[in-house]
Amino acid sequence: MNVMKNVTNKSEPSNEAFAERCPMPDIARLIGGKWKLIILQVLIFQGTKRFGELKRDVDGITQTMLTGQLRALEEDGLVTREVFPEVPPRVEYTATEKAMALTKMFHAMHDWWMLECKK
Amino acid sequence: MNVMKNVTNKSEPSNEAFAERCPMPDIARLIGGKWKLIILQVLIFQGTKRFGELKRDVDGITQTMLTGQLRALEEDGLVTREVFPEVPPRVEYTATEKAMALTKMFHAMHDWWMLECKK
DNA sequence: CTCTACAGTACTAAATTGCTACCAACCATT
DNA sequence: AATGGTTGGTAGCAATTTAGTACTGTAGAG
Repeated sequence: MNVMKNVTNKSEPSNEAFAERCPMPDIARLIGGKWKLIILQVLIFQGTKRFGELKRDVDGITQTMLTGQLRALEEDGLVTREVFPEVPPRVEYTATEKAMALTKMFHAMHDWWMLECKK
Repeated sequence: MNVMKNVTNKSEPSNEAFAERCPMPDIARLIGGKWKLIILQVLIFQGTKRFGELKRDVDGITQTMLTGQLRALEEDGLVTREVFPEVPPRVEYTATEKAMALTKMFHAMHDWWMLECKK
């Protein structure tokens, strides 16, 4: 058993190595879930937002979820959270450099959607 | 309000339009969830696999989940399912062209991981 | 004195995901 | 003939995530 399989895809020199070194579970922990990509997309492409704006932009999300997801993203260094000691309270969220580096991935996703799903 | 934000990213002409036309919720329905990206990664970069192989490759997944996710992927045209009428049963799963088109996105993800998360 | 705006928490309900056991069908071994 | 192994899959319940609703605190407007 375990005989070499004839993988038809020739695009990469070491597909198995790629799969091995690119730990999707870890990535999924960072940007997976139902809301994180949507939140990041807004912050990355539209810049800093305060909580209420974000809630309006991310369609359908509840306060509970938004708070929770933002805290998780903050903990993973993908967004920064700035609290202004005002009344009514103001809290601004900004995508970090680490998050901005996801831009290419978003574009790849976008291109895929346009080419493969819109047709 | 709504003053032009200084988004440092200059790669695209209209970031807001991008966000608008790239419906993450729809994309998330197709490739979101805890397992789909992992399953697709295996099928895309390692080629056709049968059920048991997939279960071994996708670390930690249960039969129930694997069956369900594969059925969902099949329904969305991302994998094909071929049943061989043998005993013991053999069922093979293959990434479709639509799924193979995600290769670039996987590489973008991979690059991001290497640059931003491995350091 | 009441109403509004804003970010957030507490608590409950619903949806997803995970776990264990079980099935069918044939083969090889006992 | 009976037993156990193999493979893809299902059923039923437990655990975890995600969703929904109500509520808080503060200051200014009316």
